[in-house]
Amino acid sequence: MKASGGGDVGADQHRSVAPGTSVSSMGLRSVMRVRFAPSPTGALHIGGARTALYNWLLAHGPGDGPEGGAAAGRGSFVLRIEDTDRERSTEANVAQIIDALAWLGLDWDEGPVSQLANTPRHQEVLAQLLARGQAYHSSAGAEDVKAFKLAHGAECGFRGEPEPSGAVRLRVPQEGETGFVDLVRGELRFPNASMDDPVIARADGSVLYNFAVAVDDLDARITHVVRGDDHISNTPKQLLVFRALGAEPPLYAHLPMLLGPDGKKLSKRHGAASVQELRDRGYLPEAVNNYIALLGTGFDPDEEFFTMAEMAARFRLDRVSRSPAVFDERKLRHLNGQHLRALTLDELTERLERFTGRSGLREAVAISREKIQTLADFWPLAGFFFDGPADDPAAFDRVVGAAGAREVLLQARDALAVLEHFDAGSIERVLRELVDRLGLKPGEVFQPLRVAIAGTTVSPGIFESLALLGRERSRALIDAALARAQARA
RNA sequence: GCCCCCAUGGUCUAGUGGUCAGGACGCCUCCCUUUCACGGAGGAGAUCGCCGGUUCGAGCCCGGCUGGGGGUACCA
Repeated sequence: MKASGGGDVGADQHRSVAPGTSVSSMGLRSVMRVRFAPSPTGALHIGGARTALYNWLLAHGPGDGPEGGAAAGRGSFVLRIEDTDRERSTEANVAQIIDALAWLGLDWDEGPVSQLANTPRHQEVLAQLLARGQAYHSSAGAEDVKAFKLAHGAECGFRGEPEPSGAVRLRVPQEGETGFVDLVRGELRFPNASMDDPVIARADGSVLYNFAVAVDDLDARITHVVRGDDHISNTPKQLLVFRALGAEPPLYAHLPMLLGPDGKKLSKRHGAASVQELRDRGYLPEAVNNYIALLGTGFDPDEEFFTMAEMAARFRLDRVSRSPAVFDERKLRHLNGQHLRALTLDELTERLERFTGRSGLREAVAISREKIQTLADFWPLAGFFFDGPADDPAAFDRVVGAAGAREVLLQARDALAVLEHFDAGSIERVLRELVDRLGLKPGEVFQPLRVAIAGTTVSPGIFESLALLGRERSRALIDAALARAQARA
């Protein structure tokens, strides 16, 4: 493998920016250490799942060093729960997120670590910044900041005066700008003068997100921070923390948002927004991963079906789209069908049995797999093999009640009765002979039979279905349909 | 208000100065055919957000505008 994107990225890092600018300029690293750091304030939705996936792909990919992963070894994926928001974080949400990641197969190498558990270290670093005068206590609240802006201009960042107590604010330099080279967007700069001194700890001493993240990423020796673009404006604040500590910051990459079909930010009110919902709707984790990976980057000009290994081998941050993408469940369905059919019969059967809670599905799966796109499509199509014909009176009256249909069923029953071997091939032969003998169109014979055994107009192939039901059940079902037709006539 | 990000068919994308802007989903037609699918062959659908500029030549480079979006919390 030859040197790829990683080398270019490294070069970009050293592109000169304006004087007085603090730019993250970490050199090449051979082993990537990435992290996924969700806050447990809700279910893991597909936007978060994609962020986790991209991080996972990076850790399992060829690496960003000149020699790629072969020389550097695989990267590490750290799972950190950002639970510093004590009001909204819940254990149930943590469990839900872990469950979703596990289902997707996005396994982590370290963690889950609780950000809250790192409190002693946060306090230590906070005290250090305070002692050095890089941070200061301030009782200024939102109103004070507003008043400050009114007096100094809206584009002027808030600067407070040190006080004996109160919340802790980080001192932002008045000069220069804080910038970095975003791995997906390129160079981003923020004028220091317009940035408020951010609050990094509450008056009670508990630390806030932007401070805790920087400390944790530093301690965990994270090399690449890949997260949603709603964090872009947080990045300079975190960079300033690294700078105050005299530490080298990681590289950053911000992913575009995922939107609902209405073009609005994805939320609970959009049908299948959470990973669990997708699972319940019968989607396969490999299809979900494949689909959400595609929402944001292309792996190949004319191929879209990929396994996790293929995606990991090809994924590149500098190929990630900069614009938000709309989640389209129809395309997920299509891809799911592809992945479904790529599974071995045994594997598909196992998943279907887990999904439906039923067993002994193998033969039915074998004759249904071409006709379904999700696991949820199976039972409506093949449930009649196990629970008897579906209840669809309209279809029954229309097809079995049609002129001549009863005669056809009678003839078919008798033809089937004398078959030596009740297998699909034999059944097809004898039924096609019947079609010829009666001078009918194939559908005029097959549809009444289908409705007789399945109860509805949709089922797997009629010959295979009859064969699977077996001679006795097929005959009983046809007789029952005949009797029912008689009763309704 | 202020700081910042984004912009290729309905949707996801390819395209990185020079073939009729390529592929996929969806849609339509046809083939296969026993329903539904799968598979195969076609088709409709894009003034590459707008206006300027650079250039012999711009979807690709630059500027402005418009329209979306994010942040602006003692949330994450």
